[in-house]
Amino acid sequence: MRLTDRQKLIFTLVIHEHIQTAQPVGSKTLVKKYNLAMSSATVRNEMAVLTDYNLLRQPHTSAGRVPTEEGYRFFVGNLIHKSALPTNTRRTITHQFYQSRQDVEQWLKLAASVLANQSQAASLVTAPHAERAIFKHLELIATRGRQVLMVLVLMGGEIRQQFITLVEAVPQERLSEIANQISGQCARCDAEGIARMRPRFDALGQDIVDILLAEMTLIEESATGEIYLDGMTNVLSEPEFAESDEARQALHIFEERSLLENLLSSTMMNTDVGGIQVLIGGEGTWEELRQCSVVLARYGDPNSLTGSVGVLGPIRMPYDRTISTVQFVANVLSDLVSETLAV
Amino acid sequence: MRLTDRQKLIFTLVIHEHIQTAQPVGSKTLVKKYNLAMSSATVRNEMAVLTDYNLLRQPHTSAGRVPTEEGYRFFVGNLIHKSALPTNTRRTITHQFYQSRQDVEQWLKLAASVLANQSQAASLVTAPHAERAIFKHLELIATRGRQVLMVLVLMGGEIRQQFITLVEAVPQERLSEIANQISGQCARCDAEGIARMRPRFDALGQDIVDILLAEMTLIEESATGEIYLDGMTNVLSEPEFAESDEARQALHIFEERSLLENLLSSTMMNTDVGGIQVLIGGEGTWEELRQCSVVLARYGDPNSLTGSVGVLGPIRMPYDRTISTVQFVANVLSDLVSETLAV
DNA sequence: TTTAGCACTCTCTTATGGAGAGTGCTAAAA
DNA sequence: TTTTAGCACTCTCCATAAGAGAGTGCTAAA
Repeated sequence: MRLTDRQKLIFTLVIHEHIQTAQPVGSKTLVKKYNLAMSSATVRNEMAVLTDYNLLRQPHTSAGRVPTEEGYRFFVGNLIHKSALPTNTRRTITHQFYQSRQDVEQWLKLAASVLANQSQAASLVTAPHAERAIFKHLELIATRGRQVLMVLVLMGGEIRQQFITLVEAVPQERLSEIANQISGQCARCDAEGIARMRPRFDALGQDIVDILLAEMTLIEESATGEIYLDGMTNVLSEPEFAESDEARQALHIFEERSLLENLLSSTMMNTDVGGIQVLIGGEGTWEELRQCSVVLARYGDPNSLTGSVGVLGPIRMPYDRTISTVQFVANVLSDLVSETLAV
Repeated sequence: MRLTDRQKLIFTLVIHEHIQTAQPVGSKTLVKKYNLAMSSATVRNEMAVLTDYNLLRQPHTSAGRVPTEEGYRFFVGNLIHKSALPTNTRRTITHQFYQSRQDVEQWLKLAASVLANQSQAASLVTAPHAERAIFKHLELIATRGRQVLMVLVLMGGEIRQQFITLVEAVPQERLSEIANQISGQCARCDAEGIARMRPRFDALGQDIVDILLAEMTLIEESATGEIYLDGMTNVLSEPEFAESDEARQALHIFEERSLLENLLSSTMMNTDVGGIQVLIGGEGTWEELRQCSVVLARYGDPNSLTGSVGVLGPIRMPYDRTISTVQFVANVLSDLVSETLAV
């Protein structure tokens, strides 16, 4: 599909106008509003062509034109001009990050909040997660009776805590001793390596190692760690979600952790760090997202920890701006992660 | 305000019917539907009285009656008969908890999920939080260069982790040594006690103690820990939130952490563990909740850790059932907390 | 190839007229 | 004194109709 420059112009303007007004765009309006040096009839003819190409669509015979999903895809793939975020916006965002507490969780929450505010849509951010869990440090803390708090630190700073129940009460000194042994001998090992070390420990130590291994397997199997969401109410202000049924369907995906993980992992597989993935209207796969678009980026260090950041909004979304914002936030997070967390 | 038995009956039925249908309730319908042994005219007269009492309201002159907020309050305060949750529902819920991973975070998420499903409304659960932060254990883990991961464990199992940057790189052995010293000498101390111990440590140790103190103060100042939310999309299915503006207003409070904390802390001050607080229509204080009711309970052990569980839904809410559910979940959490976390 | 003109189409808004549900009041019945 | 039947009245909701407005496709002229 090859468009003339004039067709590109008209198509871009239709998208632009429709994103602003949420209404079908007519030929006359377009000519008047953008002072086009051609008549509405010409625009009409070109629109007819674009409609043939399935880039535009008429809600009904005598209405203006609306971009199709395919149209949006074509726009994002071919016509969009990536505008960098304004310098002062960039500065404000960066500032907020370096201002905040130096804590991964804070950063991720902040990233979600920034994305939600900048894009006026819903945002999602996953915690950085290593593809392979590499053990770093273990801590055992007696709480009461046979209850022990196990804190597991992975290379890269992922932390998991869990209460475990031993067969009998064990004094803190003994627990510390075991934890130190394991920490010392298994540092930088993956699950396999730890399994090999298992025989070196005494009975209690082996029990602990078993729990540790189970936990590490669990971590490796989960595609993503914690997910931070924000700005869900933003999408409620969009006219396409005025009827709460539509809104419920769209927001439902945010409450179904498994759906969300699916979406993230399946799109992340195709995206490198630094890359951007744009899902428009569910792409035929995600029934719940039929009315939505998702812009996702991957951040972190591909050799150690990566996570995703993204925005979910209506299909009628200012893609250029959203993409720049998502990309920028991803970069900021990448920097922060590699500065503080990298292996 | 003293009601005759017949007035109580009619009032209760109006509430019951309105909760089911979301429509104004007329005298004729009421007589027919509930086979009342009186004529619609009698019901009409009683309704007029109840309207005088400001328990009922007419949306317009010739419409049926709708409970006022005051009416709901009167109902919850005086007429409600607390029905225990059905045995098998209770069993199902308990089962889910003991089935799940033995982990506070899991329990809280599960609690939120159970509440949301059972009440078909939005739910909120706060992590158990001690009024006074009592130090238990400190861990320092070298990551890279001057970056150190600090893991702070409080009595009761609250865990905070934070990256800190030291003035110079310090080997892990030295870090462990300091952490052990502090853990050993400051165990069971509050912030004040730790401050008194500060001179005992060397320069590096004192730096760490300062960071530790800052963190503990922060924890003590925050009214509540993590907040888990669920079921937000449930409220979107209620007819009163069909227009997304209303829904946005209601859900907004869930995204403004500070609002939520305010709400929780100010209501929790008036509630003992085991008690229930019902906020109807924002009670004049919470503008955002004008269309909503909130049922909150406190769980945990008043001497150590407490948290809140609650449900947010439309004012037209089946209070009896919601209250039982919230209370039951609060009890389950109390049990779990006192079994595993108590000081 | 572009444009002016025109007939036509479809939605959206507004007005109109019941149908339906419910009320309050009055006077009769219990 | 309390309850009830009856009745006039009120207000919403819904379907129908008419007109305005915006836009289209087509044709013929520029």
